Amino acid sequence: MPRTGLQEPSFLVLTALAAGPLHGYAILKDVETTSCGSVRLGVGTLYGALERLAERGLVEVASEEVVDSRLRRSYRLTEDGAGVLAAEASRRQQQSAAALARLGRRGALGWTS
Amino acid sequence: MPRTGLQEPSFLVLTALAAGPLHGYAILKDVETTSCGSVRLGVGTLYGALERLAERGLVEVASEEVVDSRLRRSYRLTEDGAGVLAAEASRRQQQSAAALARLGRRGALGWTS
DNA sequence: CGAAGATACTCCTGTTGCCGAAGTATGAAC
DNA sequence: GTTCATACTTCGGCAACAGGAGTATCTTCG
Repeated sequence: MPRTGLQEPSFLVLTALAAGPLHGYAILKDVETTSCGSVRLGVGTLYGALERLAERGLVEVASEEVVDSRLRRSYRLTEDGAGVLAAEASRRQQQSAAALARLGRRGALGWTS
Repeated sequence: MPRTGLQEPSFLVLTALAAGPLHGYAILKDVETTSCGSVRLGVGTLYGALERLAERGLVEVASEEVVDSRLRRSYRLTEDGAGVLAAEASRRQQQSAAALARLGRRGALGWTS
């Protein structure tokens, strides 16, 4: 998979949006929450990823509202985005299964020995 | 997950070695085979990754032999490496499951609509 | 025989997607 | 008034590739 595929931050952003439209900070929160605090994207990373994903047509702006004098821009996953996310998730699933299978066959998952 | 985690190429290299010691080109072959030809690592990528993984103590040189006047260096996964691979595989498994679950709940996996 | 391809590792330049942080601005809390 | 949280903008730096060329030997083929 070339680097033009999805890196983890982008993958997680798409996953967050798969549940419905969210604005920037809500995406950050979602990613952190669903990873039980183990993954925290920086805002630079988030907006950089959103821009690239938007350029690729995988996400689009759902709405822009002014809340408390602050612009709040929500994003939504496009159909293309959903397709790419599904494909990537499957790929990662397969790769993970392969790794775990081999580790199991190895008789050591890194903590039994 | 900080960038000091595993990117895909490194992850796949560790997976290849989880099955037993292999030399460079055999790793390339393994990665390509297990991905059904969809992932082909370049030699620059491979040896770069091997070097970094070795520096981190996740792999080590298993043997160096001269075959047909050619140096053949085999690498093996260390116990630490197996542990890191297991953890990473689990992480990716979870993330994939989460993404697929949300897509399912969304009623569209990108190809039903 | 010479050329091309396969095997095996070395080395290097260029690119990409973050990573981290600083900036701007407003409202809320202390 | 100060600090913190919310919300987006912007940017320099860098790690991990990605791609490819180089060196060298053996095998295969014309």
